[in-house]
Amino acid sequence: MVTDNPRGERMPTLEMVAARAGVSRATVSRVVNDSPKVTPEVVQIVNDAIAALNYVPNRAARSLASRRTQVIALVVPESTARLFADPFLASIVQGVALRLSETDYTLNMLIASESRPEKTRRYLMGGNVDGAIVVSHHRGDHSYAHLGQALPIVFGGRPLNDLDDESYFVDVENELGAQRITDYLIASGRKRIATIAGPQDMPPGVDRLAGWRSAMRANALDDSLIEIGDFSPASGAEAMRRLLDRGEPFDGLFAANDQMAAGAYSVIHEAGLTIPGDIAVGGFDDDYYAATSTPGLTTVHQPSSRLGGTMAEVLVKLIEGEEVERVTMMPTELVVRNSI
Amino acid sequence: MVTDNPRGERMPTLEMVAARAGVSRATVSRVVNDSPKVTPEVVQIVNDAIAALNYVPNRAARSLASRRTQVIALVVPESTARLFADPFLASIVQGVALRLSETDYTLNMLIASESRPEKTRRYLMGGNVDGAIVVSHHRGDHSYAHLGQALPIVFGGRPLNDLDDESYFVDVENELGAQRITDYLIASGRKRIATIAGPQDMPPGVDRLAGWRSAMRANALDDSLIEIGDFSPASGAEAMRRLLDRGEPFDGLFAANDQMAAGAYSVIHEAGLTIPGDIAVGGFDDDYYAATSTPGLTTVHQPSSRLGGTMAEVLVKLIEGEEVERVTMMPTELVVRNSI
DNA sequence: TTGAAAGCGCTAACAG
DNA sequence: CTGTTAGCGCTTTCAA
Repeated sequence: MVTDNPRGERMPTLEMVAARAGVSRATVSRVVNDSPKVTPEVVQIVNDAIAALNYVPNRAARSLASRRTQVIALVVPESTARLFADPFLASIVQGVALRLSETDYTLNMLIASESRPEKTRRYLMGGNVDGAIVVSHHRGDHSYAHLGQALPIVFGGRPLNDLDDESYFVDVENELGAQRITDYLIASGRKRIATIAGPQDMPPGVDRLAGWRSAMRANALDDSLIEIGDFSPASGAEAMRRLLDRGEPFDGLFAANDQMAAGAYSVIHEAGLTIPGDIAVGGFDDDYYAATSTPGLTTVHQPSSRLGGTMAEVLVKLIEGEEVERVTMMPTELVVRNSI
Repeated sequence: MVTDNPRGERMPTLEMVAARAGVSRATVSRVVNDSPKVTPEVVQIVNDAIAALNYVPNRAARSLASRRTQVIALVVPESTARLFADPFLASIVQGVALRLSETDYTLNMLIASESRPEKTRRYLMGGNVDGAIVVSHHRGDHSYAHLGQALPIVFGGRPLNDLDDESYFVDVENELGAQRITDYLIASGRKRIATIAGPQDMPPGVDRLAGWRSAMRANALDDSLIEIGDFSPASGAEAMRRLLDRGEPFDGLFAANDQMAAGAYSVIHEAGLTIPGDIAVGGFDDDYYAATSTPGLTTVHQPSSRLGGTMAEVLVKLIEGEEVERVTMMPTELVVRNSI
């Protein structure tokens, strides 16, 4: 007895197409897979039959026979996923999905439970996917790096530990971007510029601070006004308070991301100071907040959606055996609004 | 000749487990699928063999044989996906993914190209998934409704056209939420309350306006101060300007979403008015902006992540043949900050 | 309770 | 260029 699918319907099979077209199943398979060695007329006949029957190849069967799944996993660590709708992450996912929708690959989004890491590991290694994209919120977490030998993997962001030179990753030019906006602050005439840096155990935190510092030093300006936050608005606010409490006057601020800039904004306003009059503020990310704040935040645009798209692209090449650079850097762009 | 997988490795098969455990493949299959009729000892032996070999069942083979895929599609219309990192959508996706990660279903996220709708349709109907979740940014777009007869589908948001009483959907209590925050504005002593409504061709736009209106009428207040926006910050700013230009004074405002409230904020500030001193402002969504704005926006919390989780839950029940209500409403919650 | 056997729908040598 | 022939790894009757 043949079991029908859950909806009780039979789907047309390749065999039925073959029968209708009067050719062998192999030929139909060739047509479906765009094999070059099939006569145009036959292609035509087969395609007609396919259209008539409304035939759709069965992925499972295809995958079983070809030993390829045409599935790409997008791995998001649970802690990352729980972050309250992180816009950066969302854009990346969007970029991956959009790019992949143009290919024959299917996107399998999976949340990596941190309490049961083997579950994810097994899934990835169980032959269920052709490759994986791993994104972890800014963390440079390459804990899946060791799987890279067995499965093509592309990471978002450079690894935290630079010794890891085996994994493929796509990153943003954090340092250069930070340097550029700091230069812009300087060009606007500011001389005393503070920074609210990100966590120093996250690559973007480190790199953006480095960018600020190198711009300051290149212009022989004091680079001691540093406070650290954790990329959250609240931490930005606190860092801003500490900065003001130092009692050393300053007229410029570079926040390592827009959310911290948002926190700083509120403290600056509370203190009765104006932006950019008293303090010019620069951010990083160009997220949702940057555009809606008052005054609009001058910031560094991070191509998060393109970042996702590029990760997808790199992975597909990797899967298909093409040559790819281990490191792909995405350029940033200065977005001038009204805060500097 | 046998072709190996892309990485050139052989994965352990059920057959190998059977051999090692000294039982038949059928028995191993039963153990893997928790069949009740297997002797505990045998289960033990088989599980040991599975562990020893690090066996992971092959999804494709399983799906081919059982005619079930264990895959759920999350369909996002392209136009929705392109929205600049919509935080609402992101939370929903997150909720779906988190909920599904606890089940044996796998999440297949797919962008529905609007230029080639058949591609998505064929994919869904091609036996590639066991069910689908369709989210479209606020639109109540049930254009896949007709597929509902052939494939279990759950929609996010009620349909635009109420005649559609065949599809399953999960929605938020928009009207009640709007009514509640309007009541709160009234309770704060405001008498002249305007609203910036959402598009009247989107269910949430309609429902939130209705909620505002019913609260106003119940309190015998004038409900004529209405301007329409499109849920974007810019449209909120424009609507606010039109409201001010009317010359009719008002001391309260309900914006149908936080983004429009954000736009209104900037116009209010530009006009030299204070919040909540001159105008108290209420929003809807409790998105990222609401928490970071100055003053913090009092708004209606939308359980977007739980919404996603619930959609996943409903779909799984539907797939597994359990009874489910066609309509599931999620409650909202008033979040009090400093704008009222 | 367990095993044997027959596919699920497709791809991929190999022949012709 | 096309057809024949084996499977891919698993589930599922049916018999034992």
